[in-house]
Formats: sequence, structure tokens, C-alpha cells
Amino acid sequence: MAAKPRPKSDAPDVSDRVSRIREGVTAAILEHRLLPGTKLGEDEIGEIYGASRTLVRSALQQLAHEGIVNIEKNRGAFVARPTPADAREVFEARRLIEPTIVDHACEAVSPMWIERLQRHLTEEREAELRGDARASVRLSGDFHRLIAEMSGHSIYLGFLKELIARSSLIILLYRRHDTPACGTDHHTEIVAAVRKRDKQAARAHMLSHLNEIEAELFLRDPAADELRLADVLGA
Amino acid sequence: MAAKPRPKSDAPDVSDRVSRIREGVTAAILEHRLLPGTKLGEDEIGEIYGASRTLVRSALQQLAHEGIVNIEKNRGAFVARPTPADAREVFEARRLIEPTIVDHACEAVSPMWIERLQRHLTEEREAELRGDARASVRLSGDFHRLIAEMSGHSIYLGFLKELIARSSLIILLYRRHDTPACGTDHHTEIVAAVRKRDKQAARAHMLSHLNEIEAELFLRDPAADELRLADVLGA
DNA sequence: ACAGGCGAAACTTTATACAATCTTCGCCCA
DNA sequence: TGGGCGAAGATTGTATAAAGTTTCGCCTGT
Repeated sequence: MAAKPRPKSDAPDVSDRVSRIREGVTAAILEHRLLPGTKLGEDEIGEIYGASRTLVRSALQQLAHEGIVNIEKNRGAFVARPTPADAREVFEARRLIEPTIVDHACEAVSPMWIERLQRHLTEEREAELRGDARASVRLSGDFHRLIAEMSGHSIYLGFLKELIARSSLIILLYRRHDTPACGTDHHTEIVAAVRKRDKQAARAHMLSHLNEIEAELFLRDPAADELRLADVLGA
Repeated sequence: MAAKPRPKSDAPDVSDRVSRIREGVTAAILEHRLLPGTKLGEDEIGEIYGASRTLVRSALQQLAHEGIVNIEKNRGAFVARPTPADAREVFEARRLIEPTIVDHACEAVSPMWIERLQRHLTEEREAELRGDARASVRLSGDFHRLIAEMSGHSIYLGFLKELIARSSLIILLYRRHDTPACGTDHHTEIVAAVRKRDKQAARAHMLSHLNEIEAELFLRDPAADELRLADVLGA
């Protein structure tokens, strides 16, 4: 069992104050309460969490490393605004990694994990019925993270955490319609395949799931927006 | 209003002082001048680089996130000591990612890149002839990073940087013989395939290259490591 | 002689103070 | 009236000091 003496890599360390800040800000970004481009002032965050700027800085630097926050020298930290090129890279990486992850998940399947997956699907359905968009967004990301935890590969898990966080921003910026961020049906299909330890089906479902998410995106050039805006204002 | 160079994700920012520290320590670890388990005192490093502990701390936290340094609460930072399980994960991830990376490199090939690759191979050969083990180790890692830069995928590049750094520690800990860390011949073959834009061959060469590296490893129980380290220090 | 505990030193963690830089707003001039 | 210059304000970058924790040596008691 995970004895506490050695936290190892990025153990959450929930009791740590800087981790609390990091997770709080991450949750806010993932639930789309903080929009891309929002400035994250050090004093501002520090006051919210009752911590000094030293700790806030540490948390922001971690978030910058995860790619969901940009730190501009002498200007401060901002919620990242992924470009279409970033979006394509993120989803290409997910298409490469996640089929392999779900593959490993098939091997790690156990009653305990089945239980956790089922409970998660229930939560997702409830949030969707409730119309709780914030919870839905968060939970749909959590599903993929759960599969990664199940795979038992800490490196894949770390990579995927980063990719999921960025995906959340990408979906917010470039989603075409008001479709749900992640179709629950797909998740159900994936769980079913994992339960049957059917790697082929699990990989296929995961891949088509990711493809469908990306297909919902309209990766327009942000520069075009600014130009168009400039035109309108200049005309 | 020219587009201002946005630092984006982890732009090296070589002029940045904390990056200088990070790269210095990274180089020392990658060249096996700092052994796994070595304590990295903040004062000690700060004195070397003429910086205060604030900056050192920032650098060490980044290195911890990259997985080559472990930070233990209230005890300090230590050069990471990957377990055999870590090693297997790292190489599995590399086998998954690097064939795709070299695939993209084939598409990005240009006279400029050919030039850089050739120059790198020359450097590697020279270091090996010189018998400069430190340079050899560093350069063999740089080769893989160069391919990743060539692919133009910043996310893959970031992932691979981390994997390469950890690989260096793994090779140091678990290498069976005093074989070169990365056979230069393999690198030459890979470059040849990339020049011809032969994706099939490039992927195949990269994969067998990685397999050969891992085959040179003896992933024994980590308890044995401590024994060997104790032997070295006690002798 | 050895085990156990007390205490000091060293180190990390956190907070605060200072310096450097950027932004903004107002004023002056063409 | 519009633009440019400049100073004040705000914010970040860096250093230093205070607080808390661990570790190691020493001393005492059995």
C-alpha cells in the first residue's frame, strides 16, 4: 500500500498548502470558472487561500509547467489560451497515449476498479441530468484520469493529467456547439469493453471517442479573430 | 505592432537565472557527475551559481516535476533513484512515443535539419573517439531530443525531455556492461532513414534502438542498488 | 559498556521587506 | 483635439530574515 514515508513523484500531498492552492486553481480552470486569458494576481490568490505570495508563486509555477497557465516575465500569470496548433498537438498525443492506457487498464481490471468505474459513470449521469455543466466538465476529464490511474503507469498518468487539463481549455475555446464535452455513452462503452477485458474494443472505443471530441472542435486561427476585430474597429 | 515573442510553455529562457541553475544541475545529473541519492542542498547550489535560495528552490521544484529530483518534505532535494518499475515505465513510454516522433521528423526534413543532424553525429563520434564518457552520455540523449525538436511537436518534446533525463539515471543505475549508452551506429541508421523520408525504416530503427538499450539493462531489485552504492562509498 | 533521551546545529519552510519593471493616468504641446 | 512624454501606482522578481522540523552528537543512568 502507499505508505506515506516516501511521497515519490508528484504525490498529491493534499495536506500541503501549495498543493491546495494548485488544486483549487486547477479545479477553477477545469470547471471553466476561470476563462483563458484571465490574470492570476499573486496577491489576489494569496488572499483567497490565506497564504503568502511565496506559496502562491510555487503553485503558479507548477501550473505553468503543466501548461494550463502562462507566466510572462514581469507581467504575471494568466490562464493559458491554447492555440489551434496546441490543440492539434494535444489531441494527437491523446490519440497516441490513451489507447495504450486503456489497454493496460484491461489487464488491471478487478472488482474494486469495476466498482469505481461504475460509481463514476453514475456520477456523470447524475451531473448531466442535473444540468450541472461545471460538474460535467470536471467529471468527463476525471473519467480519463481514472482509466489512467487504473493502468498503474505513473508516467502515463502524469502525461495524461497535463493533456486533460489542456483539453479542457481547448474544448472551452473551440467547441462548435453546446454539445457535452464528453459523451457519457462513449464512456459507458469503454467501461463495458474494459470489463470484458476486450483490448481491441477498448482501444477502438477510446480512439473513436477522442476523434469525436476533436471533430466537435472548430480550430480557427485566433489571429484571424484579432484581425477581424481590428477591421471592425478600424472601419 | 510587431508580434511580441511570447515565451509560451517552457521556453528555455536561457537568460533567466533560474533556468541557468536548472540546466546546470540537469547537465550534471545527465553527465553522471551527480549520482542518484546525492543530496542537493539549497545553500550549496546557491553558492555555486551565485544565487539566493529562492531561485535555487524554484529550479529544484522544476527538476522534481521532471522526475529527476525527489523533494522530501523538510529533508531537502535528492537526485532521483528510479526503481526498476520506473525504468520499465520509462522505456515503455519511449517505445510508444519515439517512433511517432521520428515519423514526424521524416516530414519535417530540410537541408537545415540534415545539417544539424550530421553535425551532431560528428560530435558524437568525436566524443566517443576521445573517450569522453560524460560528453558521450550527454550527446546520446541530445540526439533523441534533436529528433523531437525536429518533429515540431512541443508536447512530445516536453514529454521526451523528461523521459530522456530519467533514462540517463536508469542507464547509470542498471546498465549491465560498460557499453556505450547509445550506439552511434543506430543513430546513424536513423538519420539515414530520416534523410530518405522513409518512415517505415525510421520507426523500425528507432524501436530496435530503444529495445537494444533496454536489453542492456539488468532491472534488479532496488535493494541491491543501495548495497552497490554502499560498496562504492565504503570501499 | 550500552541504551535512551536531551539539546544544539543545520536545514528546510514560510513570511516579509526591498528592488526592478511594467502599466496607467494625467498633463503638456503641436 | 490628438499624440507623446512622464511620474505615480501597482505588480512582479529577488533577497533576507524569522519560524518550524529534522538530525546528529553528547551526556547520563543503568
